[in-house]
Amino acid sequence: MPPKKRSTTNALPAPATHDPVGGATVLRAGPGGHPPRVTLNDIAAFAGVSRATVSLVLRKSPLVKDETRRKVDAAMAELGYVYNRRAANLRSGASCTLGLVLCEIITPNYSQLTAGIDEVLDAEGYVAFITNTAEDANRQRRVLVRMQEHGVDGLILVPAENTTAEVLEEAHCAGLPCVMAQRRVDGFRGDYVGPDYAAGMEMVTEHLIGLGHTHIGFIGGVRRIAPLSERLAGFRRALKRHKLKAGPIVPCAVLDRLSGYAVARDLFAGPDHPTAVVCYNDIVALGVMLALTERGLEPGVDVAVVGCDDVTEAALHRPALTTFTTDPRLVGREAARLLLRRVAAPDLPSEEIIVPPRLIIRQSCGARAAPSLSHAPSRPAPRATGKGNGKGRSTESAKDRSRP
Amino acid sequence: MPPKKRSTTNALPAPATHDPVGGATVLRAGPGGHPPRVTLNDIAAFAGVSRATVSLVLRKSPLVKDETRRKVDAAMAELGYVYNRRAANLRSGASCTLGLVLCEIITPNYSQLTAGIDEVLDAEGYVAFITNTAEDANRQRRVLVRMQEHGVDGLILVPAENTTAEVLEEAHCAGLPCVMAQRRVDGFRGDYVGPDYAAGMEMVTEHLIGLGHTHIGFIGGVRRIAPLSERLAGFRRALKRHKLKAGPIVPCAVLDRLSGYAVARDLFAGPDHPTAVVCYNDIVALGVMLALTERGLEPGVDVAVVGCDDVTEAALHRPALTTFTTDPRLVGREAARLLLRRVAAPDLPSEEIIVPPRLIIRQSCGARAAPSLSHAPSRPAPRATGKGNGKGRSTESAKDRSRP
DNA sequence: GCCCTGCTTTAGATCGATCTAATTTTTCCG
DNA sequence: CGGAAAAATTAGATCGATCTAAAGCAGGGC
Repeated sequence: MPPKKRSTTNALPAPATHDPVGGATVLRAGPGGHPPRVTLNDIAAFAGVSRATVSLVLRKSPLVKDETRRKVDAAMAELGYVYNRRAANLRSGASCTLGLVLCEIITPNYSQLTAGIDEVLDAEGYVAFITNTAEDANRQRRVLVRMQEHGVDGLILVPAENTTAEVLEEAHCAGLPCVMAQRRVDGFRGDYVGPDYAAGMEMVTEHLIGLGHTHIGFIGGVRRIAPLSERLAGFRRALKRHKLKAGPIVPCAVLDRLSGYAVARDLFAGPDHPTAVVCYNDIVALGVMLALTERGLEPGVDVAVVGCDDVTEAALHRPALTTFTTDPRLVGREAARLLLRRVAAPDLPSEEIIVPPRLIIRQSCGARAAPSLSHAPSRPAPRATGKGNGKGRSTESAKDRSRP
Repeated sequence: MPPKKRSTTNALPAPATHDPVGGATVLRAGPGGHPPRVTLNDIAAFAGVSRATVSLVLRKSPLVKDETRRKVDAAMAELGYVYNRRAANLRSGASCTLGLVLCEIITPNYSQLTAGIDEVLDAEGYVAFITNTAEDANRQRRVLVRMQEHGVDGLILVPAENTTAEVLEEAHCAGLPCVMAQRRVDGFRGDYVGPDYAAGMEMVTEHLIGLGHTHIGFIGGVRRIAPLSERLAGFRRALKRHKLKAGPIVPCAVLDRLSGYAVARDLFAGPDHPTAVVCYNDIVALGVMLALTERGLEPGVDVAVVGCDDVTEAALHRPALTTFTTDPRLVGREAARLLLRRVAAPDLPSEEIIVPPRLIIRQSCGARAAPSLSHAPSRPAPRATGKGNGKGRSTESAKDRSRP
């Protein structure tokens, strides 16, 4: 069935413009059929003052007399004036515009990041361009340049795989304030905001050790991406502290449920398997649990499984997945704040903001905890600077929402 | 634990600029500490031609001699020129910029929509501003105005609840090309792209009737949002065709899992309950299934449950949820294409594009179907115009991916 | 040599705001 | 009332591109 199309007339009405000379109301056709824009000159003529005065009113200067201000405000309301920020920016520099370049747009993780960024930008009067690179280096270069052509004041970047400092410099990013989120780019001068994967991994591993496990494996992770080594470091740190040897460490080619499943099928084929596995992330962990079930092993009873990220499904799966949050929304907020600071002061030393993880104990690790219906609470806008929630543990119960 | 901050020097290097007079390389400080921008004039001076000629080269005009073109290209490469689209737009009108205003940013549905839009815009050289209104009318008005201040050529809008034509007109949207996605605004002159909820609901209801059900209820939906009546219409149409009476119809205040759960708990308390329920969407359906399990009723065996949207969890839940896709990515692509057409020709009649639903039969309806590991296949970029996939049914098996 | 044609190039106005450096108006006080 | 200081307003340059209209420069025909 082809999509239905229905047509009705859609003649966009050209707004009425006051003619400064004759005092008549006329309809002007803009270039290319675009609706004519009311400008400062129109307002000035209508209010009987100069363009400069109108500009002062716009910028809420204390220089203008109240009476004049009222006249001008009235004129703007009357003519339906819309401020032209592009023209203003051309003269004055900053554009109140940022670029958000994501390696992937559909993952909940990045939606949360985007939401956090948007929250801060909205409050500060900024707007962000968004683009997806889909992990494609060419596409990334293209959109980076395009955003600069549009005059963004800075960039928030979740770099695509294999992004190097040279790649970014070649895209003219060297002179522009840049904040990397969640993935670092070695050797590139810029700021970084991301979760503390190492600490989180250390935390979940420590938790497993506390439950008595001594034979603990690690599943998942693509070798070439930086986050893997960071996570493995945390995993090994916890083991080392307790003088334990690491069990099998099995990266996989792709980070999806299927590959976690495939790896676990092999790993748990024989009798001599680990009693607990730490997974690269929750998605992999879900695949692992499926494989366990198929092998007749009950996750959370026969084998403990833990993940990373606290995706929505982690709470909904049975058994619910023990994991730690990487709080992408908070990462987003911090990244946006940092970028705005950087835009205001480009020469200050660069920063790194590491958002502390929070352990979420559910059933898949075998610890006793009340089963819960749903998702981790999205607390009202906590700042990363908040103290005491760093090594926090929680067994949660809250609600999650969804819209049509 | 407060977030760790680490500082290193971050002096953004001011790009080297060729001084057109002395031939020396100097460092200029831009206003507000911003890096100085290389302009057409710089290129012109360096290449020994006029600004107008450089402009012609930029726009690939056939008027310039090849030799001149090469000289200019070399100069641009040498000086690291970045095109200033804002300045260009100020003169020439269109900005190659669109606004995307979403009522909610974190739902997978809207991420998919965004991805679809981005896909088309990237190919066409456009960029989109994104903002979240979080269903807040004030915030929506604010961002609508802000986007117009930035000079977008058009808007794609998933309107917040209670958005009326007056609200949009008050935000100066009347003169701007606007495409509504997924939610209509009655009385507002603009285009619409959305899924065919009515047909989808009719399809799933029809499917239940085909399985022998005669006592079918409807759960969920917020009264004041347009999509509810559309869905109910489809539900009723199928029943009417088979001369069946509708079972209980129970909207709920909020569209989350919990409220679906609560409604279903009550509905299935007594013995005289429906044998099948159609749910407003998948999220509600998941809550309903949870309630059924608690009541000792097995979803897909004792009571058939169907949803709408085909969210990721629908495939992952046990029993997997029978539902229909509303293909938000395709809706996004179609919306972007339509908006670009509208920008190019604002006076053409307005259009409505209805994306056909696809029925996905899994276990929760009680039909026999092979259990599958994961999510519906995301086929490569089908156009809504494709024929024959309208009333399509599928029992699927594929993979889903996730990235760190 | 002169004019015409076709190919290239360019000077200067323009888009809609800001910003600087006045200029004009008002206020205040001796 | 004169004149300085303070308050309010404004003309005109400017940002970096596009666009128009015209100019420069070949070569060809008379």
